[in-house]
Amino acid sequence: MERMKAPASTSGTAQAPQEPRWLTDEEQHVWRSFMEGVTLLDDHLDRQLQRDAGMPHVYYGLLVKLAEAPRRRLRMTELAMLAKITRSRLSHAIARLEKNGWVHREDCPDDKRGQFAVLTDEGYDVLRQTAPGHVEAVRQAVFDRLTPQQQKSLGEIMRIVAEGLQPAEAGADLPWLR
Amino acid sequence: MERMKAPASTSGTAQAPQEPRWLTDEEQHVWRSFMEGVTLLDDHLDRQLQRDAGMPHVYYGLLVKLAEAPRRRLRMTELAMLAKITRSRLSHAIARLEKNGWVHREDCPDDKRGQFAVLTDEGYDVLRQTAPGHVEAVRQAVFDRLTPQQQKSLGEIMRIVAEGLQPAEAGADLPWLR
DNA sequence: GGCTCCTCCTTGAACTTTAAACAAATGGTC
DNA sequence: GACCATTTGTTTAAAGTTCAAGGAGGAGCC
Repeated sequence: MERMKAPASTSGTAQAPQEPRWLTDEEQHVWRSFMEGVTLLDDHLDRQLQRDAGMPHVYYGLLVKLAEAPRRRLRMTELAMLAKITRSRLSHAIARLEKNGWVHREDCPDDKRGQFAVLTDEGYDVLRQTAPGHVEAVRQAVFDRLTPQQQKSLGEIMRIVAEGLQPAEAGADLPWLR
Repeated sequence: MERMKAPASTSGTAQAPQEPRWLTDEEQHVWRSFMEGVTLLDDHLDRQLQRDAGMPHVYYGLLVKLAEAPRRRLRMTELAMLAKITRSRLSHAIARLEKNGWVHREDCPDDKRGQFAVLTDEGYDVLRQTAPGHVEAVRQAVFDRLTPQQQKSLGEIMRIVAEGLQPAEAGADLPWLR
């Protein structure tokens, strides 16, 4: 419903709502393709990783962030920000990954409130074993189908979108912007 | 983890796994921007609709599909396919929307197994009242930030991605492709 | 009719995510 | 030091999603 009958504009002078800026037909098509593609892709990758690695895509992404971090560890808040998820969600996720033995928590010496999420060797192994299959899935679904120019555009476009939704300040919780 | 140390290639003649086609640096940047943008956008719209319409984005999408359908009604399977979700998920979702009074089920006369999901007047009203705010959110997050050319590219690109992941045959359940 | 296979949709359990509330530690200010 | 606001991370419950299983109707075939 990106477009609908417009409400009669108030004849007064101080109307606030204004006429909604409905999407044009072209914009609607773009939006629907986008939502459709994202939905299908997300489900596809979730299924692929659930099957081959025993975890959803987001959890896999957490292990990746940890694997790339200095001592394969990150503070909870930092990991949450990198992965663009709330701290609450991260708490649950790490709890689950800990149960799998792929991550363990460690106290932060500097800040007694702090916790590090640390990638275990088992976690690293899971990543090493499942990464090839995952890249292949990403390639087949996305990169193999796009021209180099399209790949470049996609990157630029999504970077712009992401920037626009970035949290105002680091450290803030996710309900960033209102 | 779109890239990682490669396993030593087997020297035999019949190795299947092959060297994984890791992502190049550029591809990785594209992929990360994409995932980041999608995550932030999805969360943003979910929050916006949860706040203003009392339902997640997917549910809102279901009401939209119903509103556009001939007699504001669709068979469950068809709605599931249009929305790109499983029938199971749809069953739960419609149950919830029914509790809200925004949708109601109706038996299909032709096929006793069949059910129609029908948008109620209340459901339509919710849509009419919340659509302006939602379009505005979509505009601010996406269209206002992109040039017409970028909008066009985004549409083409995501249409290609979506097509590649489309279910083989209509009527099949979602675990389409394997 | 009886049989088999498929389709339509639902269900319940397990799992994940969200939202709100909270304890503990920190940091600045007086 | 005492105070108060902020930050960190967790917890609880409710909501949503997934997965596997299943009841019931339809469709083709004998």
